[in-house]
Amino acid sequence: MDFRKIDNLSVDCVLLKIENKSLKVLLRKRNLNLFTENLPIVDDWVLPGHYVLKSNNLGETANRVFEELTGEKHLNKNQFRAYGNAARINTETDLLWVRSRGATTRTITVAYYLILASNKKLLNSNGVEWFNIKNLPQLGFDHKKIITDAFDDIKSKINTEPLVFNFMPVKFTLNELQTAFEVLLDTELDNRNFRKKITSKSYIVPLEEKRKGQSKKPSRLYMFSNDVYNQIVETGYIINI
Amino acid sequence: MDFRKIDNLSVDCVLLKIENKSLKVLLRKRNLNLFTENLPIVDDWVLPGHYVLKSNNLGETANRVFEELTGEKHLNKNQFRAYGNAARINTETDLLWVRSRGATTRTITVAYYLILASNKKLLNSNGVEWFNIKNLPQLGFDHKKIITDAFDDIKSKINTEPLVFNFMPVKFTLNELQTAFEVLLDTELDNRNFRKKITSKSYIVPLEEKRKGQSKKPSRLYMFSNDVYNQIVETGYIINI
DNA sequence: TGTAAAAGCGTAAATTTAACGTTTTTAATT
DNA sequence: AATTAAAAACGTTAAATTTACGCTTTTACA
Repeated sequence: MDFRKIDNLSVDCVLLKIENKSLKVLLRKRNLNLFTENLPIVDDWVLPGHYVLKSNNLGETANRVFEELTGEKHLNKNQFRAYGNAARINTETDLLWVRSRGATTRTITVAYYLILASNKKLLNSNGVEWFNIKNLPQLGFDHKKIITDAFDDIKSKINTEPLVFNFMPVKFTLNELQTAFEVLLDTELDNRNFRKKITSKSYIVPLEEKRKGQSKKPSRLYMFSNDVYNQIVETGYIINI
Repeated sequence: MDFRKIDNLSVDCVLLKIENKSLKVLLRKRNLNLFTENLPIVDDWVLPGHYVLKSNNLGETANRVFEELTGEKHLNKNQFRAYGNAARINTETDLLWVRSRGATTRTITVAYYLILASNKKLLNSNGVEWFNIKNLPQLGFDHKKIITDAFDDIKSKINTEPLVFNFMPVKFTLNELQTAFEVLLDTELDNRNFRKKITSKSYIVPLEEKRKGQSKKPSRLYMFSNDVYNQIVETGYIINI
């Protein structure tokens, strides 16, 4: 195992969840205090990430980031794009930061996103914070673009892959699922039609269990069956452009 | 302009087209003849690609590859994945090849695909050849995986983005379009229903022009209007999972 | 001149979507 | 203990779309 960093290759991670009817991204506080004169002080937010170690794969590096934050292994991450423009790191702040890490100013980063269930708690919240994706703070590097690209990727897949269910706890209500769609697609959906459509799917399985106390009338819980989904999906695949 | 290579970063390009009712990929012959004993001779196929130069962006590098082959600038390429596993380059052949190029054995490659219209001729066909994607020759590195990933990406987008039209000449017949869908989705489509669906789209514009001689009855030509498409598409975006 | 085959037009049943109204069940309030 | 409000759930109907077909037209070619 070679623990040296590849000094021009990093992995950045977009963690996402839905909370209070909005989509949230996890960001890490970046600060660098230099007590010498004139130098700008770095004080903004970036995506959590790591440089890739000589004997780590890209996916392993992403796993490391995700595990440190969530405490879980084998997460269902998604690589969606690489960023490697020559001038990607060009503000004084970013240059300072990169040099302080002993890395190259031409760094290629491979970006992954991970969708968390809304009831998921972080293992380690030191220096990180959830932000509404519609109201991001000052971000370093090209991380704003990376977040936008992650979101776009999710939106483009939401209708053809069972991605939404990653935002759900194992057992969820139909209204929670509806909210997820509404947040992601940024529309309102008719509740009655939504239910009809969803309950017609064999892979969304109603449970006997109900959830009481959270709303007026107790709501039935459902779960997503990946097994059933994989049997079914092959079919519905005809032109729709 | 710094013309030195970044010795662990390359761009690989998947060029695709439809010909004779099948999907073709462009590959480059890779051979290395060493006249010293025992060393294996490299003799297989790889995707066209380039190392990234110090002052080139990733996209610029891809453009360079595409331009060299097609003679055209400003092509509508698509970045779809990065490959950077530590053991990505591990066969004797691949190691030999990489060393002969003066590059690192841990090379990260960012992959792009470009869809060509079926009537498009290459500018430069030296050492390259089109292969049916269902019948690929011996491939170097992880290029088989890269091709599969490119194809999967296209399939996943074919229903939500106007990708098919890139496979078409500017003016095309409905049957050509149908063939493209059939090849990409690997199904047969009912011609009468297909026509009905397609001709109902305002962005697929019928022309006065007809093409004679290629089939029995002359066929009407259509074109895809990107302008109209961009006006329309925003709507049809409701749950479909 | 006849014929084969791609190109094209048309219809009817089945399914899905869209747009609504109504009822049930609990938590909170009086 | 009765009342009320709101989420949860069930139901109906018209419109639109899809599916599964039958049939006609126009040319190239023998």
